[in-house]
Amino acid sequence: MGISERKEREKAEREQRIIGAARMLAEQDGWSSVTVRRLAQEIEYSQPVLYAHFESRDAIVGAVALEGFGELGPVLRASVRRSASPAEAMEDVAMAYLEFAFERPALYEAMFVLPTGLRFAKSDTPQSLRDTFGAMMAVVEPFCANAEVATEAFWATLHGLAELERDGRIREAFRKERVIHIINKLTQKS
Amino acid sequence: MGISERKEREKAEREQRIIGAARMLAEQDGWSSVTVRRLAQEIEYSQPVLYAHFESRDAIVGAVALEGFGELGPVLRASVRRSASPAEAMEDVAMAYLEFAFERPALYEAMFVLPTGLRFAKSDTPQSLRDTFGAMMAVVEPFCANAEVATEAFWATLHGLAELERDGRIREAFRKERVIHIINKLTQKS
DNA sequence: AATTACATCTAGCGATGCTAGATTGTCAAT
DNA sequence: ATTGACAATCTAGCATCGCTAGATGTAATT
Repeated sequence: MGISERKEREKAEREQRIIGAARMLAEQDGWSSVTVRRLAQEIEYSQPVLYAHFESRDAIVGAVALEGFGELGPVLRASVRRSASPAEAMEDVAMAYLEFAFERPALYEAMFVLPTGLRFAKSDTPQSLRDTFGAMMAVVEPFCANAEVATEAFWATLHGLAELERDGRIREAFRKERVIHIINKLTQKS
Repeated sequence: MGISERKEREKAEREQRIIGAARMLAEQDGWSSVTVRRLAQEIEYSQPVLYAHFESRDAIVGAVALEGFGELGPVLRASVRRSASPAEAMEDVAMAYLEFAFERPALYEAMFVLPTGLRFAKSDTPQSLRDTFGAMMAVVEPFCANAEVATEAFWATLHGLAELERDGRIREAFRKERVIHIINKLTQKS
C-alpha cells in the first residue's frame, strides 16, 4: 500500500506549497492580492484543486495564521535575555512581540486581523496559540496575582501597540518609550 | 443665486444619506454587505452617483469612521463620573471606550480596522480625533510624566482589549477584571 | 476488456468595484 | 418659442473576485 501513502505525501506537500505561496504573496504584495487564481497559477494547478485542500480562501489565510502561531511562541521565549531580571524579561518579550508584528506584517495580519474562520473562545484553541499565551504568562506572572487576567491585559496592550502603530495612529519613533513606560507601570507591585 | 445653493444643500443631504445608509447596513449585516449597489438602491440613485460624492467605497467607510471620531470624544468626556478621583476617572474612560466599541462594532471597525484611506501620522489628523486623544490624555496626565507617550500606550491597551475580545481571543466575562487590573497598575506612581 | 473510481480541468455563475458613453433634463441666449 | 449648451443622471458593461457543476482524461478493479 505504498501508493496511497505516496499520494498522501504528495497532497501534504502540495498543501504546504499553497500555504507557502499564500504567505509569500501576502508578504510581498499584501493579502488583497492573494487570490485563488493567483495561488493556483503559483502551484501550477487549476483553481478547483485548492478547494480539495481548503474549504475557502479564508481557510487558507487561517492556515498561514496557524503557521504564525507556531512561530510566535518560540520567538517570544527565545527573546528573553539570559540572566534577565523579571522586569527585563517582560520588556524583552514586549519588544520581541512588536518586532515580530512589524517584520512580518502580513503574517501578523493573518493571525490577528483578517477573518480566518478559526475559533478561539473554546477548547479548540490550537496548541501553538496556547503556547504563545504561556510564553507571555511566564513573564507576567511574577508581578500579578491573577496571572491569566494580567496576561490577557498584557497581550491586549501589545496587540494594540502593534495595530495602532501599523496604521500610523501612534508615532513610530516612540515605540521604545511606550514599551518602557508600560513595563515600568506593570512591574510596580500593588 | 439661490439655485446653486439649493443644489449644494441637496448634494450635502444626499451625501449624508449615503453615509447614514452605509452605517446602518454595516451595523445591521456587517461591512461586507455594504456594497455600492446596495447603497445606490438605498438612496434611490444609480451607482455612478455615489462616485460623484466619494472617490471609492473605502472613502465611504472613511466618512463613517469620521462620524465615529466625532462621537467617541464626547462619549469619553461624558463618561467621567462627577467628583470621581483621578483613578476612577481613568477607569470610567476605559469602560466607556470598550462599551463604545462593543455597542457599535461596525462603527468601531470602520474607525480602527478597515482600510479607509484616512491619514493620521501627519498634521491632517481630523480635529475630532485629536479631541478624542485629548479626552484620554486628560485622565492619563495625572499619573505620568510624559503624557503623550502614556496616552498612546493607554489608547493602545484599550484598542487591544476591544479587538481581542471582539473576536473571542480573550474572555468576555473578564472584561471588568482586566480593566481594573490595568487601571490599578497604571495609576501606581513610579 | 469493460467498468468503476478518482484526479484534474474547462467553463461558467453570480457577485464585486468602478467607469465610459448614451440619455435625459434644465437653463440661457437667440 | 426655439435652440443649443451644459450639467445631472442612467444604462450597460469591463475586469476581477470566490466558488462550483459537469466534462474529461487516467488509473485501479472486476
